Amino acid sequence: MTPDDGPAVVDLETALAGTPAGDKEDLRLWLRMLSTVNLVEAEIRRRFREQLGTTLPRFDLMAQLDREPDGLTLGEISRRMMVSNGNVTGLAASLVADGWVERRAHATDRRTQYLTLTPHGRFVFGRQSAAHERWIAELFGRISHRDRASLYRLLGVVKTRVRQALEEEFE
Amino acid sequence: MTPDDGPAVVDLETALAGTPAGDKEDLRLWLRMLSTVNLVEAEIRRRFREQLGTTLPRFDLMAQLDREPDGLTLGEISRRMMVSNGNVTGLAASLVADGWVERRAHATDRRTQYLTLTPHGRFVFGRQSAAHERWIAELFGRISHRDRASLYRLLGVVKTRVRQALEEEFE
DNA sequence: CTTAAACAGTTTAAGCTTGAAGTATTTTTG
DNA sequence: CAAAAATACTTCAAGCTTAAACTGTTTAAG
Repeated sequence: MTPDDGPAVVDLETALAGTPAGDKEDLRLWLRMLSTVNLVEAEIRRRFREQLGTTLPRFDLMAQLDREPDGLTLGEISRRMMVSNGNVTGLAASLVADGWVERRAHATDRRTQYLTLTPHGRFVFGRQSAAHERWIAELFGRISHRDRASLYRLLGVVKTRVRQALEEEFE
Repeated sequence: MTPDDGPAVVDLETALAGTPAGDKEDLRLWLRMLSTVNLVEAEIRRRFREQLGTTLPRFDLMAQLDREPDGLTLGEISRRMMVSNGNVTGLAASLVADGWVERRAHATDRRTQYLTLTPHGRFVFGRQSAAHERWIAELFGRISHRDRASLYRLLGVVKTRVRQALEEEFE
């Protein structure tokens, strides 16, 4: 990765090579984003497995349920987690097998079922959640308040822009 | 997600609840980072599959080989991609099966083998690489040069901090 | 030299994830 | 009301990924 060359050079490259300005910089940004997230994610996954006997996706599902004491349907969980229905089916089965999650029938719609945390699941999730927050703080904690706030804002900008680009794709 | 409350409030919370300052903000930052990357990555994976008949990890492996015309050992690829040896074994097998990658014996060490792109693999990778760069530019391209540069720098800060934290874990 | 250790790569079992196809149920439409 | 469409969920095949155990080869130690 070469350092940022600045706009003047980029424009010169554009004129000479016909490459739209910023493509290479966008790529560099993306690769750095990806590798940073992968670095953190790999460590978090490792700790979930070794220290808590669970996995990140199972934790994510339980986090959804923890926020909704009345329970959620599999479909709603699928939408909120942005994963496929089949994925939720499998994760739910493994959590039910562990006694951390329960299935409950819908009152009138026999296709639908609600998932809720069991009391034990709620207790276990509390500990997992606290550990998770501690881990992230440990890994990120030496970032200044100012940098953290800027980064948070800029990621918001990126997310919005990406969503726009994805919407335009279907027009 | 609530808006940032600022340092004063955070310190007050710390005093009252015993939670180290910034834990919650770190968590929010991490979740935003993760969801942003997942959003982009899912789209890129989809396009690799639908438009190019390959996958992101296969592309990543070929990108390593494209940079090293003399070839790389499986172990070196594993280190550079930061994935397990067994993973590289499988990806390499599928790329060899497609005729995009070749295995070559080491001159003296019979344990070792080099991987290189075949001529056809090099051609195919060129097109894939151009498409990939275009896609990222399309998704990221409306971000201002200024924001892009800030984000790149801040991610560098995070990456450095995370690496430091991971090193300290083993002391 | 011989043995032990290190190294390169493979295999395996387990879990995650997806898209596509399939089942059962409910809702909509004519 | 009957047929068609939509919905909720499950199953399946395929691919990615890992950790751990394993094979074969080379290097280091004694």
